[in-house]
Amino acid sequence: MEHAKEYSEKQLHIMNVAIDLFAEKGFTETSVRQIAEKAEVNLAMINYYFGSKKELLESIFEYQLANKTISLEQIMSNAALNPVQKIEAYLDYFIESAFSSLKFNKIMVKRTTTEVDRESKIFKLVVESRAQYRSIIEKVIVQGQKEKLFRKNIDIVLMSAIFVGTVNHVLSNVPYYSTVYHIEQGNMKAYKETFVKKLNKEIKLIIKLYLSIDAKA
Amino acid sequence: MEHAKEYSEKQLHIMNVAIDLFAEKGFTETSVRQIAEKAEVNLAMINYYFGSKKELLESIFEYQLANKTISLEQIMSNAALNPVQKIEAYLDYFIESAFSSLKFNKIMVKRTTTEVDRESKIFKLVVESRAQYRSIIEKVIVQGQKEKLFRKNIDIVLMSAIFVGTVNHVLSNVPYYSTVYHIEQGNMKAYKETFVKKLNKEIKLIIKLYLSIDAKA
Amino acid sequence: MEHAKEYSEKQLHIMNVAIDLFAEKGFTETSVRQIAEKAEVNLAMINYYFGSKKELLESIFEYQLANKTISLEQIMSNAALNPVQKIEAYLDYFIESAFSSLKFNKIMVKRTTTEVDRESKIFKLVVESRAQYRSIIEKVIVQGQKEKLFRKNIDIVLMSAIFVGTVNHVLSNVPYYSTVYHIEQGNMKAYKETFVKKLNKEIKLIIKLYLSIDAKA
Amino acid sequence: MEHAKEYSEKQLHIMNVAIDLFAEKGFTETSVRQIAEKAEVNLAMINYYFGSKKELLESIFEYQLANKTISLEQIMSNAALNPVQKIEAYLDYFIESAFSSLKFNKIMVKRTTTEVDRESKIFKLVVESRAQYRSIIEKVIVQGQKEKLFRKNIDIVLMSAIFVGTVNHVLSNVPYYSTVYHIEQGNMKAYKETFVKKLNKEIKLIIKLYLSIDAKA
DNA sequence: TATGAATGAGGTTTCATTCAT
DNA sequence: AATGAATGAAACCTCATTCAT
Repeated sequence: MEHAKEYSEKQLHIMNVAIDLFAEKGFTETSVRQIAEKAEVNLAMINYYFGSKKELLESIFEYQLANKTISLEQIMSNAALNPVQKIEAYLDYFIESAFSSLKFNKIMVKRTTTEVDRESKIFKLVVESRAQYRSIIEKVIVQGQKEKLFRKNIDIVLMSAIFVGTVNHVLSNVPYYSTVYHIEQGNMKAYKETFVKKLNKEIKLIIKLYLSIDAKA
Repeated sequence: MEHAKEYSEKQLHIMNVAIDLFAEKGFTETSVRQIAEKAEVNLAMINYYFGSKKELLESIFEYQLANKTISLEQIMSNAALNPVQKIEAYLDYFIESAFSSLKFNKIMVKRTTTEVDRESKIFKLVVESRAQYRSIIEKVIVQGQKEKLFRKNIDIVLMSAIFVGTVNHVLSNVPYYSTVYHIEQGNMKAYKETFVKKLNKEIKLIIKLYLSIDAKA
Repeated sequence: MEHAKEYSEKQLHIMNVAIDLFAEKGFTETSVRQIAEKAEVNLAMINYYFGSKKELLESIFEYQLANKTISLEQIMSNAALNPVQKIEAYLDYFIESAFSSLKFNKIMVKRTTTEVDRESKIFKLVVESRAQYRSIIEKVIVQGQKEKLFRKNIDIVLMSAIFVGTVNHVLSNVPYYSTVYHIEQGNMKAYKETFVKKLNKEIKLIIKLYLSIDAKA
Repeated sequence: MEHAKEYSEKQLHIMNVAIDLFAEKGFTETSVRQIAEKAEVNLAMINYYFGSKKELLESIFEYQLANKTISLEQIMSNAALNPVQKIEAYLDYFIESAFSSLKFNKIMVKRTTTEVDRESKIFKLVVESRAQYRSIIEKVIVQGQKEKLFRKNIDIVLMSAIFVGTVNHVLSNVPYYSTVYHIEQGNMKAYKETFVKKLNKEIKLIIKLYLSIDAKA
């Protein structure tokens, strides 16, 4: 793995401002000028630091995706947990992590929908990141299968698609679900307390049902 | 409901070309000139027909979302089907319909992620469309609960989020899942045969497990 | 040969304004905005017409070089002239033609000095144009050799280099030679009357000496 | 004459790198950043050393043109040579000198074509340099005329224009003449051996013919 | 209905130069 | 002497839209 790039306070500030704007308005719809103004930074500095608007986005992906899996791996290596508990911990981590970087998550959803070029840096970063996630859960499932807790013939990609798709959907459509659930617009705390909490519970339930021995019966 | 607008052959042609381009490159990334060129239509005519680029997009949503639920409602009113079968028919329809209008679906995923203004026409159209879908499944579930086939306390919004999120995710990330499954790029038939078919089966399984009496046990 | 492109009055006007500016300040040093302002044309029109600044330059070359050789060929086909007179007519034409399109000529000198990419459109256009000129004079020289008026072993490329180099040099360094000859700055008529006229006479003399039988003696 | 400025190794290095780039791409097309990078020097140092990009160019001219005529003067003062031999030595020197500083020569051709302001430092430097060259050859020609080797009424400026124009043309259009003569791109040795050598011979021949008594006959 | 021309705003990027250390 | 950061201006180009016919 490459050595993680180091960023100055100012650079990180620019990246965070960019995340906000990209999440809110979209990549193309956000101008570099807007980022500069909101970050209170000279326009030319952004190109000076990142090279181009596109490279700024790539830096954001690189930075956000780096080391995401490391702390997860630590959680999973906790010997005290049995496979079922590990699955629960995994889902807790996944949802919490997506929620805490909500805006970047939204950008990622948009981008993976647009990024069609398999050779693009972003496509590769996302593929790699997801592969890391998959390999972690795979180990747990194999262990659970050995212990006869989980059934055979589990398609991990598809199973991942279910919770990745669901969680991303819910976190990318806050205005929509706020409307449906009559949650005050922009009140993320309430959103989390009511909807995300419920989501967490139900997704766990579903995944456990899905893995359980009798699923096919 | 408003009376559905009538469109000429030419207008429909423009809309279809626009769907292709919007799906492939995104709304902002597609220029009106590109649409005009690909549709072999004079540039100025597009504004003449639709008023503006944004209104063209709105027309597309209006047209694509209109009458979607009607045929579904017919399926569901089939008295010969029991609630479980109805749920299966519903999911079949949902997946098939999303797959057959794959490109519009992709646009919709992108847009609902971007469209933040609750007063925007597109936001309202999507909210309304989803509400119709929900009301249809709600009836089935209530019926299933009466017949003690389904458990109590089912959150339909969340349940919908699960399959809407999953299906949209899978259909909006064709390049990604093609890569993961080693499906030839652009071979949609193979994609459907291998991945979407499996998805259909598993989603049904999951939803049925989720609705079943013992889910909470 | 390709069919010559047709240009509207307005397009020709833009091209002429561009020639003036490119000759005076250079290609890179001239901004499209300056051209637009001097031509009293909307900035975007220039890209609308020509595609880009570079393509504008290419159009200028294409237009200026087209049909240049045709009228020369007519002069040379005049049966009444003997080879020596044809050489003189050739040189008259060459100098007069370079002088009458003085500014374009200057651009061409600059560009051929810069244009290093053998695959560039402009490089190819100039190579082709010069080849046409050469083929015309070659015929005359061969004829003169048959008639024992000119010596054998004449390198046409090098001979061309002599008058092309000299004429271009003189016409591209008007300020310099005006200074040396104390000709009023910008008085092109005087420049032509005194310096170019003399150049014409001497170049003819030199070329004739160079071609003559005794040259090597 | 001003006392020649002294330059450090580092400054000379920068100037040489700048010559390469200016010759290859042009003055405006070369950025100070590129010079800094290629010279492996801090960007700000270039302004620190030379004041500005333009002054860097002026320094190059100053340095390159200084003392050029001195060694020529020494050659010409060789009492053993007769006027005809001196003309030959002059031309040898001129061509050799232009060839050995090929890149600066190319810059000079470009610049004298662009530099229109008679008050500019570069314009003045070039005028002065050329005047020195002229004064040297003038003496030889006057001597030759006294010895009845050369004809009367020789326009030295025009005669200079012929070989300056020709030599500069040939040396500034290497890609073009390489193409015409099928010389491998960038093979300067071959270029010199075949084309420049021939040019040397023919130019001498021409100038001698031009100066000879019978020229007007 | 249809079209080629036209417009003004705004996009990203690059540049030469200077500042602060 | 040397440097990395910073700056403001200006470059080219593209866009959605409208005008005139």
